[in-house]
Amino acid sequence: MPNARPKTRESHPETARDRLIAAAVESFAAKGFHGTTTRDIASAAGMSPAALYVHYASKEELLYQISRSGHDVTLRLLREGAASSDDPMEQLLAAVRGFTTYHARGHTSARIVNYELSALSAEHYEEIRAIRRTINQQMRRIVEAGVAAGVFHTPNPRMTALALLSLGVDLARWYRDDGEWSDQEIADHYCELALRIVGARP
Amino acid sequence: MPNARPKTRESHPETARDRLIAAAVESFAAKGFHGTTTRDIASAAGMSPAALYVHYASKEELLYQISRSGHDVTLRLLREGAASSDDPMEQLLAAVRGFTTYHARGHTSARIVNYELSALSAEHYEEIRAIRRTINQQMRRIVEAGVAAGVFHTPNPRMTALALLSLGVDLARWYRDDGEWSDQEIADHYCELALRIVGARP
DNA sequence: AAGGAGTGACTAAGCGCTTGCTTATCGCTA
DNA sequence: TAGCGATAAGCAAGCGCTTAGTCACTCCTT
Repeated sequence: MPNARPKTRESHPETARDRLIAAAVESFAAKGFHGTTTRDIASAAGMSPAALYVHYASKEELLYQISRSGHDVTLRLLREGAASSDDPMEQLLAAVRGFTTYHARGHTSARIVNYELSALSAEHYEEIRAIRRTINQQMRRIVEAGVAAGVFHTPNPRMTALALLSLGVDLARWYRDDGEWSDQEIADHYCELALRIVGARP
Repeated sequence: MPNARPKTRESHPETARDRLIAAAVESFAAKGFHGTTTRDIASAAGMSPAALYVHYASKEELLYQISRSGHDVTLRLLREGAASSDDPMEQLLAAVRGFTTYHARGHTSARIVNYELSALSAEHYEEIRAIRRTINQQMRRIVEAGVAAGVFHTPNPRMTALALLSLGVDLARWYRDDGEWSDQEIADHYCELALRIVGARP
């Protein structure tokens, strides 16, 4: 069984669920959750309006799935960065590179992840907020570890960590696929900026 | 005539137009343009739904007025920063302090200014985009002037200017009025970060 | 034969905005 | 200064339309 699938089998290389998610990501990013109709999503996925409800219970569930998996990826990137080395500077560089690259390359879904929180249901919103707190914590720990080790120099590690996250998050807002820099170039530059921000070279 | 008024006289200290703008700012910031109904706005301003149209032609016009004046203020702050001194470092500090303070203290309207562009009409969107380009230019000029004068050190002034703007813009996203830092403290810290980012102390 | 994927027609609710009207306030005339 | 016409602000009601979501049904694969 070289290609085991979870429970049901589907013949298409891209499942209907995936196509709906992809269509929702594009629409939500371009026009916002409330600016997007279920017909926008369904027709972009090549289906009738009713087909959406075969696969998802509501428009909000689509948003939740997108938001949830985006946040999971983001947290994983930071954790992998922190676990990549014992040296805080290496940890910071790995975390910033992962975070930055994700927000540039995946700017479409990253916009939803960061700007559509208020459209989530109350329960989902709380769940996502908890992940976001963990994300902030993770970045803060890296900065604090560097300060404790004497390799970083900043008077306010907590605010500095937020500033580092801000750089990445806002990238999703202004990054364009046809822009003048690749996500690689941006990540390189942002790694340099991160070192300056934490005062790695006093 | 100790209190001359433009054309018509109104008895209220805060005009109906102003109350509608204030209500729209709150609603748009909290739920987005498309998530806000004209009834939300009108009732928050203490009026019937129809009264909105006595003062504004459409819901979009409210958004445009908010966006336009927010962008005008932002550009003015950067220009005042650039004009405040001949020393690029002083210019940078004044610009960053103004920009940061505005995005913290005025985070509610700043959210609309930065995140609701796609809800504008095509004509208004183009008009606003032009202002945004000028804003980017202004910050870039300050950084380039510093590099030319040999007091800043960065391999990519254009991207560095965008990063400086990103810090301020994203502040509007995460800043809370009841947060642990005042806008004053944040501005101080962000001025220090700005100096590090542009490499003012090599 | 069975069951999931997908559909067209539908509904109830809510949307932006308009209409027809009342009220309050002003400048002007007598 | 009393009364009048003009004008703008405001409201109750509601119009025409769009929305998210439903349902009875038909395909299609196994």
